[in-house]
Amino acid sequence: MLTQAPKGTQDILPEDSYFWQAAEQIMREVCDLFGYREVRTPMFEHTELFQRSVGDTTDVVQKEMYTFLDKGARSVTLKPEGTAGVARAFLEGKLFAGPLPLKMYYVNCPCFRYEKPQAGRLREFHQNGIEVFGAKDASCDAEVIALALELVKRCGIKDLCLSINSIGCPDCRKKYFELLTEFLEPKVDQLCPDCKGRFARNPLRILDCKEEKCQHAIEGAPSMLAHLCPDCQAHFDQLQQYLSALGVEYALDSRIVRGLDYYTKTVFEVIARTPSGNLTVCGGGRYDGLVEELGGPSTPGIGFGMGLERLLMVQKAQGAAPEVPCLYEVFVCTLGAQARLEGVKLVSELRGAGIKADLDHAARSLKAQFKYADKTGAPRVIVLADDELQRGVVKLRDMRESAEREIARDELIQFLKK
RNA sequence: GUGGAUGUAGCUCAGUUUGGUUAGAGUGCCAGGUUGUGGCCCUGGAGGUCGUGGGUUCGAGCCCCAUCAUCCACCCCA
Repeated sequence: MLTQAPKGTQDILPEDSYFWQAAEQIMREVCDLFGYREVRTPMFEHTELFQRSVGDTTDVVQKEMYTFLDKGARSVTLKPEGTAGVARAFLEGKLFAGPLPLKMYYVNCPCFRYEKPQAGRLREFHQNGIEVFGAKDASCDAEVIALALELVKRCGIKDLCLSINSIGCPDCRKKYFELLTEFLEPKVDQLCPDCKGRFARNPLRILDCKEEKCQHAIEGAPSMLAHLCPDCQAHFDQLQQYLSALGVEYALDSRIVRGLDYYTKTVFEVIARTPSGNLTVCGGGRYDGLVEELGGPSTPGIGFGMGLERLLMVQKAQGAAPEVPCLYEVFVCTLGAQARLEGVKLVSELRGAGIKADLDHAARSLKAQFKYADKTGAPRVIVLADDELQRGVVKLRDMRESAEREIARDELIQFLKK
């Protein structure tokens, strides 16, 4: 128990941390290129924020939140997703008064959901994400999607599939709900127990149900896409034109619903195919009503979240993980007390010159020092003993070529730098 | 939250059928073979409360119960 991380959490050990850093680096580079700046928000928020934004009836809010009372009897919640906190910060920081659109990104943001863990689904997970406020045009939807794809591609991931859908605005959704409800009403008895509940709360979800009898019941049901209001329809058409202009391939998938209430119009997923199955690495959409819902001025918004654990899983499964740089460029092996003293000085000089270097701190034999150097992948090893010390030289061994040469101590750093 | 599978050395796994002395292998780790040199080879060493707790039994890694964890499928989503 004591030596076991809590259920659904994970350590990122030194052997893996490089992959995370690489993904974070790519996120920063691409976002910078697209004109986004970083935002950092608290790991927990007032519970009410998520109830209002994500939505009271969603699974996330109803049964998956880490909610507790702090010592001041305030109900706070570890954030289950990234958008709500950023929207709150946008309002609290009065950023709506600045130039819009405002484009923001966040990196390695910890999120928490109390779920039964399995591969690619943890209780603490991490997201990279972006949010744009004040851009209503579909060109922004296309840019956000293109950015997501660019990120995933730069992480070396192949076999990608982009699915898009429009779930309309509250107006057309309300009308569609009525149509769907009317259609399903006579068939409620045929639905699975889950869907009987969904019928009252959110009939859209029934479309996703895998139960055979529900699939049968929804045959011939009206589709959302066929009942968008003129404005939403135009927006969706434009999005597709922009995507085509950008050369982005996409598939329409009316089953993408997104389980968070704030979504409007465009919703999308980036799915990666792997030998062990398909995985959604990125999901997002437009949320034109969110800022207003939280008490701010009517401001359109759009964004996505990208699951880092999933991204790295796919990267690994596809053999696309980046090559990890060697720990040391030079490892110094010494023999004897005097040489060791000199070795410590040498390592310090090497580091001062920006060369990654170290020497044996375990007081081991020369042979063991070499073994260790080899295991760390050091391409070069320096040997320093009394003999070299007296002659003012070091031996420099190229571990890959298994070739060794002597170099004057004074010229070593200059030699290594070129 | 529902259903199923699995927990033995750092890692991958034998051993459980049919309970029986001191629980094994490969790999990894440490050391020696070479008191000045890595990889290959040889030798040796360390490392296990057999997930945890209880029960049955003269005796449990093996049988029974509970519990925890992991994995898979749902649900949901990143």
